[in-house]
Amino acid sequence: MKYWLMKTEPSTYSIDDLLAEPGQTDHWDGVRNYQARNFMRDEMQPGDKVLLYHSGKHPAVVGTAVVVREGYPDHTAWDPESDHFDPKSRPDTPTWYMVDVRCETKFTTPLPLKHLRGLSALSDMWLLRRGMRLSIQPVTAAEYEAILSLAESA
DNA sequence: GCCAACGTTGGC
DNA sequence: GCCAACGTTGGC
Repeated sequence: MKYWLMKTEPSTYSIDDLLAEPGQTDHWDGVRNYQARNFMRDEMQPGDKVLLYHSGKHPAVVGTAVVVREGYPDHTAWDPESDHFDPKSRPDTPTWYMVDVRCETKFTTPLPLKHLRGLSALSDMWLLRRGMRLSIQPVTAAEYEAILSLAESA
């Protein structure tokens, strides 16, 4: 089982939007970065655990989710009406992929990014690296557990 | 609003 | 294949 962090801009799509879906489950569409695509297409599996992260005005880890469907083509890429339309992606040769995730927990208090900095348990976390913009990031089991502990004690 | 860090585009 | 220009992300 692997662990991940998935970023979202809450004014576009927040943890509350995910919770509002039937079964608290939705597809994670719109990722248009090849490295992030590769993680979803090639590595993410049902059962993998996910930290949900809000970027923007109040950057914070806000809850957890679980992957419930492995990577499959992101159909929004070939929808001309979609904000994420990409004419290079074709149904027979899809460029972009997504997974389905189910929200597991929403933290009672978001765990702000600034509270994570400087913690030795998280010193190697991708999220805290300078200039790290990748929207799908691998997380270690130890980092995942550390985040959960912080969330519970917050 | 600023700006650093990246990714992409396109001329050559 | 190189690299300058440009657009985007996202923290501050």
